[in-house]
Formats: sequence, C-alpha cells, structure tokens
Amino acid sequence: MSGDMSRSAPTLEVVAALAGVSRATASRVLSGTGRSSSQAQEAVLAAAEKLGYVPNLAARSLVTRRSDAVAFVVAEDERTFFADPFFPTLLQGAQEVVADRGLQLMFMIVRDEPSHRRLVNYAAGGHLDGVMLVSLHGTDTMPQDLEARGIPVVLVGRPIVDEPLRSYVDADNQGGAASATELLVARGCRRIAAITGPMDMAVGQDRQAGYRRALADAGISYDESLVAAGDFSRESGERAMRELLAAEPAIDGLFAANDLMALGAMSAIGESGRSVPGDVAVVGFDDTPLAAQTRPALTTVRQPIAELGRAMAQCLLDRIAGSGRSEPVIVQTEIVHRTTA
Amino acid sequence: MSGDMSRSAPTLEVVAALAGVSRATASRVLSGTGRSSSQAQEAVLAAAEKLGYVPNLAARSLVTRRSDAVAFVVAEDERTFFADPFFPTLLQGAQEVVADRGLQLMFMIVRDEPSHRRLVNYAAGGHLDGVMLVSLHGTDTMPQDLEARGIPVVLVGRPIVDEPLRSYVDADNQGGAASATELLVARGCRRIAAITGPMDMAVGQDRQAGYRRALADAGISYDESLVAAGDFSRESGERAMRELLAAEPAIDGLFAANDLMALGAMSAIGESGRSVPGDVAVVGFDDTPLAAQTRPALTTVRQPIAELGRAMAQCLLDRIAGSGRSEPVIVQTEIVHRTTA
DNA sequence: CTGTTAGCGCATTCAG
DNA sequence: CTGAATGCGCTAACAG
Repeated sequence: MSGDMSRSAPTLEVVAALAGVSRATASRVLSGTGRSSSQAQEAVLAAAEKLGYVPNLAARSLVTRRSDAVAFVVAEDERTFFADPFFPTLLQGAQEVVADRGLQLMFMIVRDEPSHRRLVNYAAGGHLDGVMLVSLHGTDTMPQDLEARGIPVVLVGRPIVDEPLRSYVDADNQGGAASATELLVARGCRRIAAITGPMDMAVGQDRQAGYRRALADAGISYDESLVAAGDFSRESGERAMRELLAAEPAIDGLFAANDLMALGAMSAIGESGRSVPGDVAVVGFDDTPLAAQTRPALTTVRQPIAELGRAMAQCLLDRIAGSGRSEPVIVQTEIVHRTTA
Repeated sequence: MSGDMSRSAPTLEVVAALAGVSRATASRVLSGTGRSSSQAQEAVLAAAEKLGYVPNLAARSLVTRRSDAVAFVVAEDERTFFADPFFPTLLQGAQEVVADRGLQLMFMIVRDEPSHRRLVNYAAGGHLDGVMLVSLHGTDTMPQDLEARGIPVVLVGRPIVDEPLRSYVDADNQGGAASATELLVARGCRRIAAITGPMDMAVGQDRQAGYRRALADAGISYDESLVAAGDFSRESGERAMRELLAAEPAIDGLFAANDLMALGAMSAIGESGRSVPGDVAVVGFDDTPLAAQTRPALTTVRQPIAELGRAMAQCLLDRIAGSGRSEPVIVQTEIVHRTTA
C-alpha cells in the first residue's frame, strides 16, 4: 500500500535543503553545469537519490526555452504506416542518434487536418525542439507552418515544391530506378512495365523518371499502357498488375516502385498463370526484409534506410544547435540481385 | 524569405495588450474558462489570430500541474511491434478517444533499460498525465515505478503478478482459446497441438489454460509433446510447427495462440506436404486483417482490438480525472469461421 | 464581468 | 566555489 505521491513530487528546493546547500548549487550539481566542490556534489546527489528527485521538465523548459524533445512525424494513415517495413527501419535509425544525444523522441501520426493543427500547436507551444517529417504528400504546408514558428524541420524525401531553404535527406531515387530498369533490359526484357508510387510525392515522380530515362537510354520507346499508378501498398500493386496484364499480355518485365507493390504484383502474375522470373522478371525498390523472405526472393534496389534515418536525425540536431541550414543529404542505392530478375 | 520568428513567440501579455484587456481576461477567453463579455472575447480572439499566438504549454503545465498528454507505451522491440497488426489497431482505438478529449497522445517504444528509465523520468518530470502500457513482459516494474510517482497506468493484458490495484483491460483469453479448441474437437480432431504465446505474459498463460481446459472437458488427455512455445512472431510459429510435426506426425489439429504464428505454422504444414484443413485443421487468435487475406483463409478467435484500445484510453482518462480505481475491463471474444477449420 | 496579485520549479545572472 | 535574487509565461484565487 504505497502512499499517494501525486501531491508531492520533491522539488529542487527540498533537495537543496536536505543537502544543506542552496537551490543554485543543487541545480549546478544535478545538471553538471559549472563547478562545485566534491563535498557539495556528494550531498546533493545523495539527497536527490533519497528523495527520488526528478526535475520538473516544464519548469526547466520554461527557462531554457528548449524542450529536449523532437518528433518523428508520419503524414500517413496508420494502416499504410504499419504495413510498410520501410518506416520502422527509418524510425530505428533516427531513434539511435536522438537517444544518443539524450533527447526524447516522440512519434506521431498525423493524418487529418485536426491532428495536423494539433501538431503545429504542440510544437509551437514549446514542446518540440524540432520535427522530422516523413512521407509528406502533395503540397502539405506543415513544414512551412512549423518553420514559420521557428521549429526546424527535416524531411525525408525531396519536397515536391522546390524551395531551396528546406532541409531534407533522400535516396538517389531516379538513379536507383534507372539501374533497376537497365537490369531488366540487360536480362533481355522488351516489354517492361512499371508500377509507380504516389505521383503527389517526389519519390513517386523520381522513380518513374528513372524508369523513363533508362528506357530512353536503351532505345526503347515509352509506352503509357505499360505504366500503372500505385500507392505503395501491396494491394495497389496487385491491382495494377492485373490491369497491366489484361491490357498488355506480352509484358516480360516489371519495375515496381517499392517492394510491397512488387510482392502484390507477383501475386497477380502468379494468378494469371505466368511464372516469375520465367515469364515476367520483377525488380522492386527498398530492400525491406520482406524482399529476402518472399519466394521467389525479390531482386530489388537497396536504399540504406536506417542510414537515412540517422542522417535525418543528425541533420535535425545540427539545425537545432544552430549550425546554419544544412545541404540536402542524398544516399546512394545499389541493386541487390536475387531470383526475380 | 520569412523573418526569424524563433526569438519572439508572442506571449499572452502582448495579446492582452493588443486587445486592450488584462492577461487574466485574455487567458479566460482563450481557454474558455470562466465567463467574459463578447466584446472582450472578440478583441482577444482577433489579437491572438493576428499575432499567431500559441500558448506556451510548459508555462501552462507548470501552473496547472497537468500536461494534457498521455503515452501509449510498447514494451517490445520495433520489429515485433511493427510485424503484428494487433498493435496498430489497438493504437488506433486509443488515439480516437484521446484525441476526442483534446489530449496529445505520444507513442513510445521502450525496449531496453535506458529507455525504460527515460520514460519514467519523462513522466515523473511532469510531461505525461498517464500511461497506457502494452505488451508487458514478466515482472517488469514499470507500472509500479510510474504509479509510485503518481502517474496513472493502464495495462492492456492482465498483469502477471496479481495486484488487485492495477488497472487493466483484456480480452477473455481463456474463454476464447477454449472455444477454439472445442471447435477443433467438434471437427473431429483427436491429436490437437498448440503453439503458445510467450509464457512470461498472462496472455500466453491464459490461452494455454483455455486449450487445456477444453481438452479436459472433451475427455482428451493433455500431451506435452503436442505443445510448443512461440513468441507471437510468424517465424516462431513456423519453427514450432516443424518441431511439432517431426515429433508427432499424426497431428490433425492446431490451436495457435495468435494469427501470426498460425500463418507461420501453415507454411510449415504446407512444406511437410500436408494440407490445411484436410490433414491439419488450424485455428488462430486475434482476427487481424491478415487472417482474412491469407489463403486458405484463417479460422480464428476474434477479439475486438480497437474496442480494447478505446476501453484502455477511457479507463486511463477516468483515472486521470480521479474517478477512483476502475475495475478491469474484459471484452468478449467470438469464433470467426473461415476455411482452415 | 474584469484587473491585480501571487506563485508554479527551475536555470541563471551577479555579488560575495 | 557558492548563495541571493530574478524572471521564464501562464492560471488561479481574490478583490473590485
């Protein structure tokens, strides 16, 4: 039967009293700022330990004007977020460097307008020193709203509106997509289809651009009936492939803009009685864990997702520390050869 | 080229000045507390809008001694969390009611000792009014640590150490598992295997207990060689089934303690050349979306996951509001008949 | 209905 | 090296 502590969180005041020093000294000892005699140090530490003292972060935040917390924000509905292993890996990378600096990382999903506003207010209210923004669609103004209030924002994925001032990290999407398509060409494919990502995001546009570029380089003319739009979900890949196959039965290669859609497409290909890679060679994008697990194993374009997360966090912390605006960070991709192409 | 706002977030003071009223009045208008003349109201609102005023939450928190934020904490590593659709659905349910009350929900994953301590300090530091704790293993003392500091905690899943005071919500795991096993018996299975969840969690113990009870009720003796331990991951289900089949080839029914393991087990069954449900009937637990999507579709025990999340949040908010300690909430389960059994 | 007053708990000057 | 004093921005009494 523990007593009700809710009315009596020990303050710095009482710690100092018990240690026989002033608040100021106690504060210095506990935050490691300034210097203090080992005598005072021991006394304060002992008192804090004994009382189970925990600093009141709101009070500290009020005076330091920092919160020591940053957010990892996903502008996507839960379903999408949890269905794609891309996100957790990114989160993990970011978490690593943030925790390393002793900051709190808070994770939030903002999908609708109300939650969008809540986030901005929350951050502007002083609870967030910075924001990492993932999966931004179209012309969402969240970054601007945040930056306008002095909150540094780092995006993962090139923002679709070109503003030189915006910080972001990204993979070489166009280069990766081009490599994937070249591989298909090298394998002898002639009717190479593509399932694109959401075209309201740079990642969708860039990967399609890579596909077109590689086709052009190979002297294959671009055929619109070989391109279908997806939204990065498995289901969209399956649906798109079904349509593609119906419209153009001679398809012998496929570039899917991410692994999840590639898997969906492979289901559709199988259903149609075709084999992979015998009848249709397939290349995905991301190299999520799923790619290696599926049968047949998926040939795909690897992007170093965790590194992307680390870079994003690093970039944000730098900006919070005030080291000016950082240049975009672009990480390279590489083909991972497995069995689907 | 927007000006640098970072040094000048407008305070209540300047809003009040611009509106020609006192801080107190401005505060009342903006927080909707107390009454104020429509005249003052208009003036304050206009001023706030014009200045882009956002309250400093740290300052408010310091005086109200509340943070208006609660956490959804998962004591599990990222991989596990993101692999199981159970969690996002739960989160969604919780998010609904939390957002409805205008509170912030922060999501955190605490897997190791450091992050564990960080969370407790963060909460004790006044940044959290309450905590929802998911997937608590063994004798983790996080709930006690938190409650000892006056932070209300609600668990999902019965805590494994029996303390009458702890608040939790849970499904009728034993009843559900018993129903599943009964179904297998009714289908004519005689050698019914079980793949359990982690036995350091009540959910693991309870579902196994349900299995044993149903077996006993049917007059079938419990055979240890028909039971293998899993950890709720797909891989563990696959591995367990392989071992089970090797040790006891005559198995004709399987109860898996969750859907993910059931799917893994079905892979192993397929690999062994057996068919589902022809040779081995299978029943899972949860009814996550995966259950309906897989081929053959999985017969399983449905628990209303989103409802569980809502109940959990509701329970927490009640406790924060001080309406005493709430009774455990137990939601009922039901069999969903598909094709695997 | 409104203004005045008084802290919330802490980090940080500035003297000593 | 240490203590006393100050104020961060806000809400909650309390008077008017």
